[in-house]
Amino acid sequence: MGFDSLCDTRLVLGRSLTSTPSTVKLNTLGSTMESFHPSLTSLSRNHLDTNPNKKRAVGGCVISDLGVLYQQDSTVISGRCSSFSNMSVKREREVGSEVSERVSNGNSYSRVTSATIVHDVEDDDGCVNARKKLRLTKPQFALLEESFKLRNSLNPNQKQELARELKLRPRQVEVWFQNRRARTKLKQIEMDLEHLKKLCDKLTCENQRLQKELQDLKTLKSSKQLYMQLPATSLTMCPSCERIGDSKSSLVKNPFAMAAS
DNA sequence: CGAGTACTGTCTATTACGTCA
DNA sequence: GGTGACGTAATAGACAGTACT
Repeated sequence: MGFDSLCDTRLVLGRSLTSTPSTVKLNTLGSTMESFHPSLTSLSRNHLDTNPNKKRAVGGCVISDLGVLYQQDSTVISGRCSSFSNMSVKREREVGSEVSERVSNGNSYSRVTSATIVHDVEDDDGCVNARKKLRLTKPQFALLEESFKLRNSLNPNQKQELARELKLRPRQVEVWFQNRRARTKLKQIEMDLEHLKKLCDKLTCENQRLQKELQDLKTLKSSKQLYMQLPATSLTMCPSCERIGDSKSSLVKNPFAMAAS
């Protein structure tokens, strides 16, 4: 099957032949493909993973030979997904009629989320909008925050439970936790950065102080050497404190003792 | 037992929506 | 009313880990 014939049938199965990420956008009947990457692997695999022995069951979606997603009731699911090669689809049954799906593709997979499967959301005019953004209410936000404080990651049961409490889809709870973890990490990184900056400043100051001290000591040392080169009898004055010394006194033996005192 | 495959959970980067100044 | 900045929900792709064949 050549590229052209694939295009003709609107078969959208993609493990990209190029190195670019494969992206497939399925849309409602009659819509055009926004991106197309023919697949090699998909041609040799079953379109659906129907193996009953698989631990994780395949849900009730069917992908037709034309690459269109259908629900079992035959209504077309418009959606956006990527990397279709192995057409195994898992449906995560969720609250109400909402669905979220994963489309696997060998080593990697992409998700076809409810937002893109079911909802190209229609607005009041019946126009189709992609991606309607949720705004969490204060109580929802508070409960999510509270849960996050208890544990920053949820197991599937906890996710379901929380989603039910919040009247959100589990996927939305999952995304919120994902983003929350990312924000926490970012915040931590920023704090670490600030801390390291302060530490760096402190060390720079310390370094400057020590450099100066070293320089002073070097100067002092060279003065001492100069002093030592002079005949002992001729020395009557300490070079640092300029006190007049006595050849019999300890100052002559150790002229720097006075400076230190 | 090791290799290959399928699937899941998580992370990271990015996109895009909604709000506010 | 238009616009840019910002916060953040949502998307996409990658990867590691696990279960199964």
